[in-house]
Amino acid sequence: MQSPKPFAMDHVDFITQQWERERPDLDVTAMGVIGRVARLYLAYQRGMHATFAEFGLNAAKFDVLATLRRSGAPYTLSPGDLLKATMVASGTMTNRIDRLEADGLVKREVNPEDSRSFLVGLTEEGLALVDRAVTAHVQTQAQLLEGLETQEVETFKELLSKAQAAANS
Amino acid sequence: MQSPKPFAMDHVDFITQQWERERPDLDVTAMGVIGRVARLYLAYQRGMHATFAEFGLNAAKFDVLATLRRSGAPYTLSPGDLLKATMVASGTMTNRIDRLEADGLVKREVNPEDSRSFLVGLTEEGLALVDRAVTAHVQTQAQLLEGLETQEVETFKELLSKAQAAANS
DNA sequence: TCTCCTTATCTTGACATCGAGATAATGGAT
DNA sequence: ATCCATTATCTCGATGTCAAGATAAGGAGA
Repeated sequence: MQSPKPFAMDHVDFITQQWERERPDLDVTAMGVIGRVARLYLAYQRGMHATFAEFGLNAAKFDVLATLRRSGAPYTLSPGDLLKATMVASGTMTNRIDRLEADGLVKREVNPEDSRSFLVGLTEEGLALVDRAVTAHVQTQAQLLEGLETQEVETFKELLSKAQAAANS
Repeated sequence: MQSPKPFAMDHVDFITQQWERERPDLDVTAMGVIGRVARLYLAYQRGMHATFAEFGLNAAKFDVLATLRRSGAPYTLSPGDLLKATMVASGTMTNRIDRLEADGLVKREVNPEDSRSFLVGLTEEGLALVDRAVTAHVQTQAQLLEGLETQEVETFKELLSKAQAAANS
């Protein structure tokens, strides 16, 4: 390492350097950024997975329970509302509700205003579980960001928002 | 909205505000960051998916073909090497190789040095396809970052690296 | 050479997801 | 009242993934 300033090569650097050798005609600048977003997402997923498992949950189940919980009392939403909030396919949501119902964490209730639909509500156990799980979850998330300065976190959040806006245009 | 500076609320803001109302005891600062990383990752995935589909590929297939391509001539790696590079389970890689072989994009060749193993190599069509696909892919990636200044991209990349290091500690 | 531990890949079963089509209720227009 | 387009959810088949166990070859030591 002759570089004047210390440089630790990570996996994304390794990949972009391979491409630069094999395909020097390509500009892999964007790959360096997008690849890092992907890796970071996976690292966060791995970290949060363990917390979900402590409560017998996975990300999919937590997603539904948390959506119901933060919607506020009486903690009921239609499958359609849940679909919009979680961005999965309709068959996926049916399956998630089925499994959560089998676990006793949610129940399907009649919708007095529209009998095509019904309401998915947290059971007592579901409410208690998600309240404990989300408490642990935010702690895990805070640990995953430990080591970043407050100012860095703020800058990071702004750049993430800008990048999101750029990607959607 | 009395805020002195304009503030566009996005989906992650909506979620964190719901939690602040329902569970004011929780600090959701980290959720604001991790949630944005997750959303950005999904946005990038959606954007890149269309490019893969143009070539009859998906992210999984492209992942394997690109790993072989950037490894350099003769574009062969063992399933074990591919496993390490792509971080999926062994059964997943078997399945990916099977499908790429059915597509005629890779072929299994005997490994003269170890007959427990074999070598997965790009076919002529596989090499031609991945070279065209990766050219389009880096263009798509560049478009996804269009709108960010060069300096912002640099800062973003540094923060992503820092965040990755923080998450892994 | 035989044994046994290790390494490398495949097989299998469970599960999550998607997307297209099926089913059923709503609500406006005639 | 009836029709029909719309809305809401479920069903079903295909795919992709994982984890654990099975299969098979390598390699070290007696």
